[in-house]
Amino acid sequence: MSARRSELTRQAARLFAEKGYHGTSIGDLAGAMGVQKGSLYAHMASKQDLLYETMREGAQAFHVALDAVPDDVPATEKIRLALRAHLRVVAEQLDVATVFVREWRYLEGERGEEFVAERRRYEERIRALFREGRELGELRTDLDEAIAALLALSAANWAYTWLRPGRDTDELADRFHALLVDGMRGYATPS
Amino acid sequence: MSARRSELTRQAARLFAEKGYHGTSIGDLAGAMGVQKGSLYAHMASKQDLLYETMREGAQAFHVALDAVPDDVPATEKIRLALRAHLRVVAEQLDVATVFVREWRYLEGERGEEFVAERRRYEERIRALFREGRELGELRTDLDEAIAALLALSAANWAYTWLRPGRDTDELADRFHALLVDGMRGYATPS
DNA sequence: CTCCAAACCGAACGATCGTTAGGGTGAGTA
DNA sequence: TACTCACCCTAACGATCGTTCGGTTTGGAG
Repeated sequence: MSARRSELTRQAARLFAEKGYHGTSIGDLAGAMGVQKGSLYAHMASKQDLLYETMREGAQAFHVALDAVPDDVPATEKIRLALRAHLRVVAEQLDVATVFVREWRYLEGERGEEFVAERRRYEERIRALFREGRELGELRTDLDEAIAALLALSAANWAYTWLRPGRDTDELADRFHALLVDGMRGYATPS
Repeated sequence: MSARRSELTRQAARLFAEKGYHGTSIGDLAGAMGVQKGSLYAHMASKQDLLYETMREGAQAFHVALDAVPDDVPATEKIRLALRAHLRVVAEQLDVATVFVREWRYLEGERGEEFVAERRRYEERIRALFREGRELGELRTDLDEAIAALLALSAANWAYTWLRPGRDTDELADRFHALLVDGMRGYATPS
């Protein structure tokens, strides 16, 4: 992929995140590239393609980050690292993550279904961590893994609205993790 | 407000939630009303007004629901009831809540700032509950109320993506609450 | 010097956008 | 019967939308 093309993808993610997919015109894109709008079609086939590509980029980033969580640690530790991984992707690729979470629904046809499948797969990977934690006795035996994963994923998916790069993202993830695991009441196990 | 006008507001919330503000045309709205698009301007001044009105409706619903939380109960109980109140608004007015959370940023001019102020006020009310819980000794003394509120609000704000009316919303809210307060590890206080 | 390929221009396409204006309908009221 | 008022239609407005296309510029390879 040419340098010009990847620059276009970057600008598209930025503008889609800022003004929304339907709120961003080809003219806006062209302006950001310093070019007449017709010229963009040398690099892309359609506006939809830019959205699709951003979605793919986001999906890959989240999966790759999750892949880096080691297998041979306790489940609660995996959950902590998974939270870190997710928030780091959001912080480092804020535009892509924003489009991934908020603008995906404007994907047309089977690309929309592809996204849904992709996200379901990611959510299932997260759910498995909580299930493992319960089955291995690290988490309470009456834990509903679906509810637990939903709570964690809610925090993760909402992060794009408030996370700002530059802050200590890892520490934030750890605080979320501590809250989720030990609760707010204060009967945490001494560490 | 005439019956026709409030029907228009309802349809607008529905379509904005389904297809997004910029993805919904006046023609779409007219079609949903069974009317030519020019006819809509007998009931409204502009498309923006419909978005604004939906936002106001959402803001009021959330605040009113929170007002119903009694003063004379423990803070953790207030938090439980606040979660119930929030999720109930989302479930019962899913379209309005969706627009409120996802489409507000297309409000132009000072109406956008008005929304931000409104939401900040709501978030502060939630934060106060966690602060109260810590200061009264119900929650751990080292609790960061900002982080705790952020976690709870993330779950609440993300709910529009998965909550479906008809299920037992109150029970879901209680499960979230139990998870937040007692954690997942399993050292909950016996009830 | 020639040639190629990438990149861009400039003009235009048909479609659709949000909005306006003027006239028409039918039910209710005096 | 005369009048009002809410409601709707039809037609059109200028603007902007995403996209197409033939021609031009540019820099490096042969």
